[in-house]
Amino acid sequence: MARRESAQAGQGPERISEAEHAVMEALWEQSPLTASEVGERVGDLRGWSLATVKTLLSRLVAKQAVRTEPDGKRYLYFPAIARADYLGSESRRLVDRLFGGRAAPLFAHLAEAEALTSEDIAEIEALLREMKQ
Amino acid sequence: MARRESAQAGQGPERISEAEHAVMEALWEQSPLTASEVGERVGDLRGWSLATVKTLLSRLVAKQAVRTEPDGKRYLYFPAIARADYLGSESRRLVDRLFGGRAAPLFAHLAEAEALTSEDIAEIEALLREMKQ
DNA sequence: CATTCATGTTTACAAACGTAGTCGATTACG
DNA sequence: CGTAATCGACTACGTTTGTAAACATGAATG
Repeated sequence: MARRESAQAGQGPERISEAEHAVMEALWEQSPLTASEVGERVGDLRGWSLATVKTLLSRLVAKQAVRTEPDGKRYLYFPAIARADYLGSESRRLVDRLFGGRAAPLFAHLAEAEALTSEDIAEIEALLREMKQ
Repeated sequence: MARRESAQAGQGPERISEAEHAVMEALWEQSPLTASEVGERVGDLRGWSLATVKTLLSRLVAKQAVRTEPDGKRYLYFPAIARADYLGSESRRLVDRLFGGRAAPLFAHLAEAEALTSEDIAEIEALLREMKQ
């Protein structure tokens, strides 16, 4: 089925779907967690059954985005990729796909859509000042 | 299956997939185009058959992202949504999903990942100056 | 020890997606 | 006019995703 990791090198960062991402967020916030703990956190607020959460966890393990450690008869789940890396690559994807890889047009859009709060602006100014040195 | 558009209101902006987006880009760059013209532009550079492009166009029409006008025995295809709107909503989605709706952390990530060129920075500064007034 | 509970694994299934072939109608060309 | 090229519509098919049930197994509990 056209695996991309079948060949040599391998662990290409297998895309994480939106539902899977919600599970990742739970694990990034705290880890390790058991499946039912993830269920409590994510399932409840998204209206998912425990079964669904278990499926998502398995898929994340298969994608090597989550790692497990046995703990008696069950597993403890850990994130296997860093949140920062994930955010970085997803942001980059968007910027590449929609803005030709340039961040400025993205900002222009956010600004125009009034998606920038005044705190955002202040923070960005601060960042810019920092970068200047 | 929890369709979100099943209920009353309806024409929620039906997500555009990545492949479909490539077709939209062609139409945004120039329109109207015939199916084969889209094929020439998009298909060639993505390695798609004309059949594939035709499928994508139909799906976009179904999603009301593309509009047609008959021209003899064929159709002329027009974008039915503005590129700016699309960019805006996609950017917003990302910012909401990954950064809690705040643009500053996104900026910080791009900055950290060195995804910002010096022109980007200059442009962003200019934007900020503009917004201040 | 028998039964229930918790847990991971397997299987399911519809919708969306990527990718494309086929078919019927129409047009254009020789 | 007959035939080839064109075009949209319909059909197809494997994969990924969202969502979950069924099952097997081992642990806990009465």
